[in-house]
Amino acid sequence: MRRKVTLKQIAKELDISISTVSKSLRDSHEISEETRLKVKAFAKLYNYKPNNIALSLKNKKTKTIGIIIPEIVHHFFATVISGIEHVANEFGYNVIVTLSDESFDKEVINLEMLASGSTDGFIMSLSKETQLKKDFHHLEEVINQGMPVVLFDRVTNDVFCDKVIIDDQLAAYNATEFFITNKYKNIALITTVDYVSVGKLRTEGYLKALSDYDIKLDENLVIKVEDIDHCQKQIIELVTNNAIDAVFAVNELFAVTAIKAINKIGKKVPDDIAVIGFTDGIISQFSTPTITTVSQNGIKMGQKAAKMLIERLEKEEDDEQYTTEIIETELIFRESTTT
Amino acid sequence: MRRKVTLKQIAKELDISISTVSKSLRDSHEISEETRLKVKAFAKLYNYKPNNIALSLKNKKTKTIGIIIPEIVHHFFATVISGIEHVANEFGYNVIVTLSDESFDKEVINLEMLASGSTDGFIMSLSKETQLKKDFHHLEEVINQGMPVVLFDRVTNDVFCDKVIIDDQLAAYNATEFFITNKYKNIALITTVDYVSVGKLRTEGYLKALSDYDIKLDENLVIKVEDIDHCQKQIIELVTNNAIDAVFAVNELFAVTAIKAINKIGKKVPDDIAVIGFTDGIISQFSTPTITTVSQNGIKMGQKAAKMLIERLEKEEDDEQYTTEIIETELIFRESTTT
DNA sequence: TTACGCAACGAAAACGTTTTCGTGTTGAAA
DNA sequence: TTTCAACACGAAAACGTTTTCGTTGCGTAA
Repeated sequence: MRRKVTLKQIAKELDISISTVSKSLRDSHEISEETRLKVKAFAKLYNYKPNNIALSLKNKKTKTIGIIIPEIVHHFFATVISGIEHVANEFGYNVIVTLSDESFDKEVINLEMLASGSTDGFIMSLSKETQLKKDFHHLEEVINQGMPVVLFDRVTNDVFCDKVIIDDQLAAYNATEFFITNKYKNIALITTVDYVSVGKLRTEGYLKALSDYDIKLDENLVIKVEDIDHCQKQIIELVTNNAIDAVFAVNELFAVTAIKAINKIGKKVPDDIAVIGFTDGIISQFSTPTITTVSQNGIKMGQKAAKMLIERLEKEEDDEQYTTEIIETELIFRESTTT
Repeated sequence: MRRKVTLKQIAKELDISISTVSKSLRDSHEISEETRLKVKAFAKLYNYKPNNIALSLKNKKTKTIGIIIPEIVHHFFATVISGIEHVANEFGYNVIVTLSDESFDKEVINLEMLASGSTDGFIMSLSKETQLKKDFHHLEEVINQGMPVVLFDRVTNDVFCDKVIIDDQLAAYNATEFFITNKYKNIALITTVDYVSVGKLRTEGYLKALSDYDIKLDENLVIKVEDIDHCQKQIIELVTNNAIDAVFAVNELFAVTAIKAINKIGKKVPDDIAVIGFTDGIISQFSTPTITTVSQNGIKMGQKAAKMLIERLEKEEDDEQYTTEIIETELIFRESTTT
């Protein structure tokens, strides 16, 4: 077993000082060509690579980005990580990923863990519990210590930092408007409970569209799902008890569950009831029928978030000008709607 | 902005030595209770947290696991990461994720990057290109340096290390056998090119089942897909030109594409043609019809891989006994088959 | 008084780098 | 011969810890 070789070992072996070795490898003009070449040859032979940890300690830079997200087994979050990772890599950064599992405590623990020197900054999406508690002390703490944070998707107005989001409200408005202008009259909404920030915004977009087109809200057509794993019953009741001709769902799962429920009661998508979902993930692309959806480009969000973070990391003076970037969404038309 | 506080600063502030501060915080009996309490109070007030980087350098342990996978936007890999992350967290480790994008070069670069001090060990799944080139020097290099590596799913016999896999051949055998014993006669196989290790093994399982049941192989019923993004044409040809009554696909995408192709030519799944896929992901669960599939528990694979790696990291003497763990698979019956 | 033991603390090394600031040797100019 | 610059290199600090090994000062036993 050939252990990793250090400057000290090379120095000893060649009977020169550590400084000389270091300078040789960094092509310092202080060192004679003879010595330089000798050291380089030796280093190459023993496959010398500078120790990242030592460099981090010296430079007070880890070249590492911390990602904290609610979960990873989720197409959207996976795409965001992908976007972040590629940009990070391009700029010589690594990413270290931790999961909050939608828990406030885990979010805090992971944040503090990584904030103790492991990363230069953070890219995060808030856990449900954090959004519910509205407790952001942990974020303020790290920001106060000078570590940049970029929030994406599930953000909050209560903390000042860079953010990257989509215009959830507008996207939902557009989807609802599409239904309205295509003569759909009874448009149901399947959404989340209000403390989920994006769910709330999408609900607002739906309501605003109805209001703008002078359509009276029928409360029976709106259901707010608490437990995503047991939404089926609620959705089946919705489609059976109401004469609806369109469904807007705030995520893929709700959309596909609605389609299955509609099939179950003997109606057809899109002929009897049209469906639009949110997030262009695997389900929307491969379910039968494929689902018309609001695309929410996770890759782009990740890329943008990474760029914003790195830009802030690489300029020394910290300006307090935070920006909120909005990623474009679009309606992707598929088989679950007709035009 | 309150920068992070160090031992040195506390020492200066309290006019005592760094050693005393350190010892106080670690509850050394060498220090008087008075001093200890004073230091602890001060440290708490200023929210002192030991710097991970400094600890890593001193202890020569990073408490970090490197994960290198071909891609992350892929349900199976996401579940594996999830499994790894949770076990890692439980044992006080962080995970740092990099993607090879199926490229040999990126795999090598990322590996070398992380091997330079950033992580204590690796959990990897090989890129396609690496499997094609059969070049594993980079792996041997890090293993030789004393860094443990655990390979999962896409592994190779050419490198000696711990591995965690499923019995791809057996799983494919069982799926094929299910078709055979249920009177299906013309069973098609949609698989990958042979250099993808798991694809090859699954193909072998299919062939073995046919052979064991004295069914002659019809070469026309086997297609090997090179480019996963353009498999559609090939698959449509398969189902139109052959009188098949069953399809075994070595992944979800092939399975769902087959179903769509079958629908397109006016036949029904499962009544006219039954379909079994591989990997119990989102597609299998939510497509219409839902797809009978070989479950490949990514969470468990990740957990097991993490446990194996950590166990090896935590015991000092390195034994050379490598083990290959096999995760159980099972057929999950859904709507794409009848019994 | 001397010796000794103990309690409480500090100095310094070590982990692996980079970089600043010497320092000694050479050769050439004055 | 003296002086000085250029050259080539080394010593040491610094990053933030932990830990070993002193080193005090004091009380107590001989």
